[in-house]
Amino acid sequence: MKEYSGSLAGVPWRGYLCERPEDLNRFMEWVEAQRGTVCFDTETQGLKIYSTGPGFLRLAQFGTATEAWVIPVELGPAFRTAATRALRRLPSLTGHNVIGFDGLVVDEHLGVKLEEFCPKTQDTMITAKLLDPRSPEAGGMGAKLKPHSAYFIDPSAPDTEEGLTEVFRELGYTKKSGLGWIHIPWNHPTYVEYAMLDVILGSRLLVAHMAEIERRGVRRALIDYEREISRMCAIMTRAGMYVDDEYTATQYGVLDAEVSKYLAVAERYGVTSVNSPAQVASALQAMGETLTKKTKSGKSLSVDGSVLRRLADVTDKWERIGSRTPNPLANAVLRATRAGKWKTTYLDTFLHERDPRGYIHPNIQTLEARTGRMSITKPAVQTLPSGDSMIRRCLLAEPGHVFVSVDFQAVEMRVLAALAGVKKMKAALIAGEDLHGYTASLVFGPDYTPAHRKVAKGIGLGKVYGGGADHVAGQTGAPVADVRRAMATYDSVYPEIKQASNRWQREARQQGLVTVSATGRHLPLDRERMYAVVNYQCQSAARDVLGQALIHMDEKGLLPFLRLPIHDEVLASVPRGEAEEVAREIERCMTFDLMGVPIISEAEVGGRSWGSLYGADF
DNA sequence: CTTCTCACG
DNA sequence: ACGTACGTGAGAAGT
Repeated sequence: MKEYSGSLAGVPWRGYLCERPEDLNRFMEWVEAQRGTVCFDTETQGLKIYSTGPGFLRLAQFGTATEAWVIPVELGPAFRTAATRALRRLPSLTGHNVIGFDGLVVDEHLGVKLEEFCPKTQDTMITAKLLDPRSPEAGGMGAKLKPHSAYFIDPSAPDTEEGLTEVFRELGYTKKSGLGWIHIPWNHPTYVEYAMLDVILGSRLLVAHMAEIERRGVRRALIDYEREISRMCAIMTRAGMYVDDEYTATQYGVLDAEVSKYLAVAERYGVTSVNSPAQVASALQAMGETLTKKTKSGKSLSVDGSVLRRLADVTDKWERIGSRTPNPLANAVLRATRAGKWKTTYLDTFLHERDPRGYIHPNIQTLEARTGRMSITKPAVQTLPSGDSMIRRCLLAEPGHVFVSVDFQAVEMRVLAALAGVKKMKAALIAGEDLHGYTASLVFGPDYTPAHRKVAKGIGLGKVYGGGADHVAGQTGAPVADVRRAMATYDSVYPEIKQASNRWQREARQQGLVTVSATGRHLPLDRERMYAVVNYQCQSAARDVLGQALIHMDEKGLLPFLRLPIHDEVLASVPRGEAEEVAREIERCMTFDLMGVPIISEAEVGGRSWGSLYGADF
């Protein structure tokens, strides 16, 4: 046994590194004596839980506010058994991102399943996000352990992540290679000390977060609710999705050929890098085109898709417009960049993220956006192209299964109607009217045209996003003056939207620029964009409508079928013979009343590939 | 690291 | 006083 000690915020701590099997006896005695919440953390060979061999889990750490134990699982079966038994015996656990990462690690590498682990585990990532959901870039604290330790425990607490990176550098490993996490000796003093500090800090952080949540009046029920969401999403990550490698390789070749073909065309016009906006802009000007649109920063001429499509005379669905002679360079740049992006961003990631069984395990961050929305990375399966089935066809349901996708119908508009109490909108939704058609009839009269309906829909979306007439006009193609007039009528028909916006803004100012969502989330606003409160309220409540639906699905035993949450949709892998029945059950879980407004959903049953739901045959 | 672009809801 | 499109992840180029 090697002993460590130190002090945080003036309170001393002691740490114990179990070096020999006999050291584990004292650890197990300590485990048996624990009655309170113990912080758990792991050190691993990186982040690829499913693609690394049995040596992936290196250290398992357990700690209270003043005491830490490090179990080097890699030393052999006795250590492994001790860590496993501790996880099973300890009555209450906590940790930082412990459900989304360490829980998956012990599920896969120690056989302590998420179903057993999660119900007794708190996660300080959740409390951190409930206190401030903003990233550092957005002016928040972020959710990393370091800023939280510094703010809530001890400003001089070491940055263990940064500190280890430094140690790795001294040992000759670059940060990017990740080799430090694999090769640093299990008993390296800094590695061990920081492993201990992480659980001591994590243990103290839970107490500090709970006190702060109480102090600020953040709704406590959100903590347990978010833990359930986090557990369900971890179970979806564990299930993963199968990659059709044969099909993926074929499409890789198709896209490669497309890239080569159009790179050659671009080169004829002097463009050697189609991803260089500066090169593309000057080459287009040399061909006699006039560019007027500026980029967001105003520093350069924009050559984004909308500009290039106009020059190439194609719509966003590649249909000829017929308003001019297509510019061949614009066409080549569009085609080459799209094919290149699809190849590298999607196909490459599918192949690289695959585990030995051929499955990807998308990482679901359950509280990532500042509105509480989820995000998914590695791969970013929320953002696969939807206008073409090519990319989604790479992903398959389980053998013998088909994909079922269930969408909420216009959920953000319904949430707006509910939260803002928009009388006529609510009445129309209760009556089962086509909302945008109904709005068009109010704004343009009973003889409204499809173009009128499109404008009405655009204005509705503009209200949810806080957009103005210029943007709605740009999106719908209607003249700005017409849109302006229609928006004025819209406001008089649905006056409660503006009233709610004013009320939310006033209340947010009283709360220190924080708006409280319908479910009790505290969402900080930016002083110069207070109008965004309407969007924050709608987006955040819509996220919780999905969260509530997920809870319904778990209660009905549907969780094993679920694969992904996608904002207003869930994707499920279901045995072919039960697909229709399960689709209807998921629909029911996604159907309920929100403050007098019906929230409804619609299921689609596809084939084995995800692409089958996007126009492909299988 | 920032800027630009593009994929999604 | 007035009006403001919202939220993400990811890759390539260039500083």
